[in-house]
Amino acid sequence: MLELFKDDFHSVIGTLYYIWKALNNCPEIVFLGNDRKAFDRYIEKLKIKFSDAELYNRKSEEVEIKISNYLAGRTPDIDLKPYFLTGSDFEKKIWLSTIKIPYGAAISYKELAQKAGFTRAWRAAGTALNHNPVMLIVPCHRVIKSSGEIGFFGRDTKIKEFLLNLENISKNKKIK
DNA sequence: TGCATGGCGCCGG
DNA sequence: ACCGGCGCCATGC
Repeated sequence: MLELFKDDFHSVIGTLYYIWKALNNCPEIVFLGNDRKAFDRYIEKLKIKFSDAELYNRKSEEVEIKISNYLAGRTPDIDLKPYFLTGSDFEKKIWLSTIKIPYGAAISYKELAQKAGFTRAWRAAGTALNHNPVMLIVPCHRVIKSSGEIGFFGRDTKIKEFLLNLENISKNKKIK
């Protein structure tokens, strides 16, 4: 049986909702996002896909502290692992390639697609990032347009700006 | 099945 | 530098 836990907490970028799974001592992140509706939708999706799953309300001190530290600029590496319960093979490959982008760096959607092995699928790569279930953990904010513009971030481009600024990534000079 | 829809890229005016 | 237009590809209905 699949046991999952959920909660939310306040952060400098607004309320963050999360779902996690206990693995020994270290939590794995199934969902992390700032959009309540996306959170609710994700839960519905899980219920359909995993009818045997149990979802409890439970806080993870570790998750909240690590994310808060990252958002405060104290620790570059959030040090939490994602656990993908949804997503196509394509999407997972895009997400996994995105994880490899180091703190403080940025690449274009096109470069990301190439890295993931889909040379011409840069547009689809953007769509896959829009479906990223774990913001910050899969650092989709480090993927920007080839032109140097920052591109989209769900509904909240402000958050992408905040994160790029936090990591000291300048908008018009992307770092390879 | 086909077709529209995207967090994009490139080129020409 | 700034558009518009067209091309690109995985998904969803």
